[in-house]
Amino acid sequence: MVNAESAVSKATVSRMPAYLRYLKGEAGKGVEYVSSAAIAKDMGLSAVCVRKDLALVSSRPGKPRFGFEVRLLIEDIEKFLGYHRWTNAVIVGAGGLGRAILSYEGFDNYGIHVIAAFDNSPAKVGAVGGKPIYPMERLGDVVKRSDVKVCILTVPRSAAQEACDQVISAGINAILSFAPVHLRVPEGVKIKYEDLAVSLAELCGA
Amino acid sequence: MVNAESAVSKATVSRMPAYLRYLKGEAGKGVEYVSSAAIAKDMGLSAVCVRKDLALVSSRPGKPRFGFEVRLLIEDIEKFLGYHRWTNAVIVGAGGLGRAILSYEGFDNYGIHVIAAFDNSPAKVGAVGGKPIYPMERLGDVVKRSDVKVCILTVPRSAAQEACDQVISAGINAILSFAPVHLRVPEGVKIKYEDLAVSLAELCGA
DNA sequence: TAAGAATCGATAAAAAAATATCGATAAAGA
DNA sequence: TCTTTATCGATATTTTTTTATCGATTCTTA
Repeated sequence: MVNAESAVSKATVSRMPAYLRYLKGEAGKGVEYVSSAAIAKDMGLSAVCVRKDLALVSSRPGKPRFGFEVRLLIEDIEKFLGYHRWTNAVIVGAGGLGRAILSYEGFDNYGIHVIAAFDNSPAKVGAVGGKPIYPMERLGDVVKRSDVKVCILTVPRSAAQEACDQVISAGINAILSFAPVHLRVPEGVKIKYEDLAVSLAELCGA
Repeated sequence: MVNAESAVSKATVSRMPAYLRYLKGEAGKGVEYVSSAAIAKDMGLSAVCVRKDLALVSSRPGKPRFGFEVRLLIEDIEKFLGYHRWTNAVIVGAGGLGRAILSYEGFDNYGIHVIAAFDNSPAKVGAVGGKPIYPMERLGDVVKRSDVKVCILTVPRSAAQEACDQVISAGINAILSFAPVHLRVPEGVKIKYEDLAVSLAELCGA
């Protein structure tokens, strides 16, 4: 309630990327306007919820009888989420998953620049998809020179805590970990777990 | 409110995998008992929240002055989440990401069995990490024979909708998609998006 | 130009979730 | 044995989030 950003609920923020994905799909089909009811139906939400969410981020109100302007809404959401500011990221762990992510196509749309990968094993050093893979020793340098803010951790479970510590001491304080283990991090370091198995299990059970 | 399961809130359910990951870590270190306060501190939650969550799934109450028995709690959570029932899954799209997931180590702990991958391109057919990669034509057969319940979709963005349709017509009705596009699915089919870029962006912004 | 339909936004109500408080319990140590 | 301390579980409160309702707006069309 202190500033404008915290007035938007967490739940709303977490739905924004889904709106964005949906709206980009519609825009790609040439749709210019879309109503809250239509969005709600396609995305499995209530229309009221959609309206309330969009009202919080849209720079122009929706038009009665038409709905929201798709292109404008996309811009507003991207601005709201900060996707216009570029953030540099690196990958630590150049195994199968790390290399796959290194050549993943989707990051550029979200203001994220994956600039390189790092690995302990000299055998992995080289490049994939035009992006370099360096030995771990160079992590600190690259982080400082390129102002890297985020790390994607794709090392095996057993190496995760050690790699995590190295990443933090290199100056990174936001980590997205694919290793299915709880990592100990000092206060102030943000960590998020991307557990494929959990995602899948939720899907089965829900 | 009708049955026991729906009496547990969604928010609680969504925290369970995190508890599990944490508790397994503690168990690995030889810890036998853990208090709600300790869990809360390590995981960044409130102790009351932890107690309330655990009370809902634990078969035996926590002991005053000791806390909860780690091993028992792990069992209870796994039982609650249904990780003791095995579910068969397949991967559709055997590019870098698909192959990486095919050899991912973490699924077995969560009752998920990834049995094979499928791809349109004949060049991709073969095997990775002891698991077969079949041509798409065989998808229907395998789904029926092995009672496959879930599909992990790792095809490029442009092929996603078509692959999605094929998967559904093969009889699968739960999809975890890595393609950063909104997919149209008929009523009754569950879909979940695993957007790496979004996860990363949330981490930066939060 | 006026009636009608579809949609929005704002306010209000309901539901869900998180947090606080407090008595009860069981182990530890005097 | 008795007191102290750490911890739990239950009830109550507050906060957050979702859903419902309704008047206002604006385009369409007769």
